[in-house]
Amino acid sequence: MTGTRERVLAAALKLFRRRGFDRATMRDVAEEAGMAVGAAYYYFASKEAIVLAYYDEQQSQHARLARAKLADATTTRDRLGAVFHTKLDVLARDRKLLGALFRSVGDPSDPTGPFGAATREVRGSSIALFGEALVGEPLDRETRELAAAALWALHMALLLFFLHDASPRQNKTRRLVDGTLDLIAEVLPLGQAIAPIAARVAALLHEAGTLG
Amino acid sequence: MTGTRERVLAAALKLFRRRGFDRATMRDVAEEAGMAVGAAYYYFASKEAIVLAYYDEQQSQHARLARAKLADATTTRDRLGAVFHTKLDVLARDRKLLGALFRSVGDPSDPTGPFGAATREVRGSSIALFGEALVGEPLDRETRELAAAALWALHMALLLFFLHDASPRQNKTRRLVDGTLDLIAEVLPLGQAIAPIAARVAALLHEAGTLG
DNA sequence: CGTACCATTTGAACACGTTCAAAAACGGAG
DNA sequence: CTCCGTTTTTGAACGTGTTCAAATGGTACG
Repeated sequence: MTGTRERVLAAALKLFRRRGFDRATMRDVAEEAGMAVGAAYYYFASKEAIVLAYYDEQQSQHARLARAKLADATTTRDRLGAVFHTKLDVLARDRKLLGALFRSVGDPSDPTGPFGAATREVRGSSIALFGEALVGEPLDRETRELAAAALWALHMALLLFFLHDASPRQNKTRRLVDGTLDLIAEVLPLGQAIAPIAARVAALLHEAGTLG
Repeated sequence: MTGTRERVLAAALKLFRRRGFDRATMRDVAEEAGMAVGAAYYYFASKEAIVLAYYDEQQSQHARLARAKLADATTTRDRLGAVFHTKLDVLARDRKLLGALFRSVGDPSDPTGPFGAATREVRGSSIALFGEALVGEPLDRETRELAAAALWALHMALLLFFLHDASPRQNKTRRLVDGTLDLIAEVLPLGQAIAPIAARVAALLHEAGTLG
């Protein structure tokens, strides 16, 4: 009783993971799923759209895993670590897929990119998740949202590093994440001392954010 | 007496600028240059390789323009402004081309990406240029190089913003650049006060840098 | 001039993502 | 069961980037 759509998605992910996005053709995917190419296109507008479906799924998994760990974390540092590291856990097997998502990052006319319209909802969920890591910080709503968006942007940059990271099990990325979060955690409690600079950063982010 | 290679490059850039990278086909390019498709491929390994040639050219222009302005700038803030803004000046007409460069950013196996092997030389020149903006700062060689690389990374992020920026003449990006540089310029002279944090950032960047 | 050799150019052919008219399968009404 | 409209599936065909064997052009040497 599993639908055709699910068969396509499963076959595609299987081949994408094994061979990479480019080297698995839509004809291969259709054959693996036991149907003609046209049938796959009946359910997915494009090859890239299949990756978007994965993107959705991945986000749900990340939210689930992250919240489980967030419940046990007490410090902001631990909370940030939970959200960042579970993300890497979820994506660990799928670095080849991740690359396909970045492909349209530089094309404003393509809604499919990480900043595009087609990914708005997932992006919003992801940003919100980073916001949950900040529940312990005394921030007003607007500042919290800005900070969450900034953490999301940071995590995107780290993902870029992640998928270029050839070290075993991407240990370099893990250490980089920890180092970065340690730094953030140390700067945060400085509070009023860094308030003027924080305000400047916030103002910049705010104006920049009005782009999308 | 202009060679075939130049004719291809000129025709390609003309069409890429007018129609965008995707909507100009290699057949169009060859026709515009007055030859068969195969001839174009004799000089450029791929469509994307044409953009890399542009990337080279653009870097030379940027270096020339930036150095002209650097000569007149006295403060670090002005020097940074010179390097960042001349970059945008050079690319102002070519945002559509810029997007093609980002296409392979997420594919570690593609030497053609912004972090790839094929662009190492241009990337090095560009980083060095950002280093020249720091001549007024009392930094040892290693720290200067790290800072230059960090500025380069910042400029890449700003370019991403730039090519998504739909505001007239990309004024939003201009303001964002100025705001960011003001902030950097204000933080820099704090000197010893921020030394511990600066060292932490430097250590992170250093470890991260050993990736490529 | 003729011949051998290399650089250049040609255009048909290939593999790919994608489209679409037609065929098949389905499901409710009579 | 038959009919008819809808949903789903098929596979040939299109446009694209790219390849490559063959044709062409040029140059040095006898």
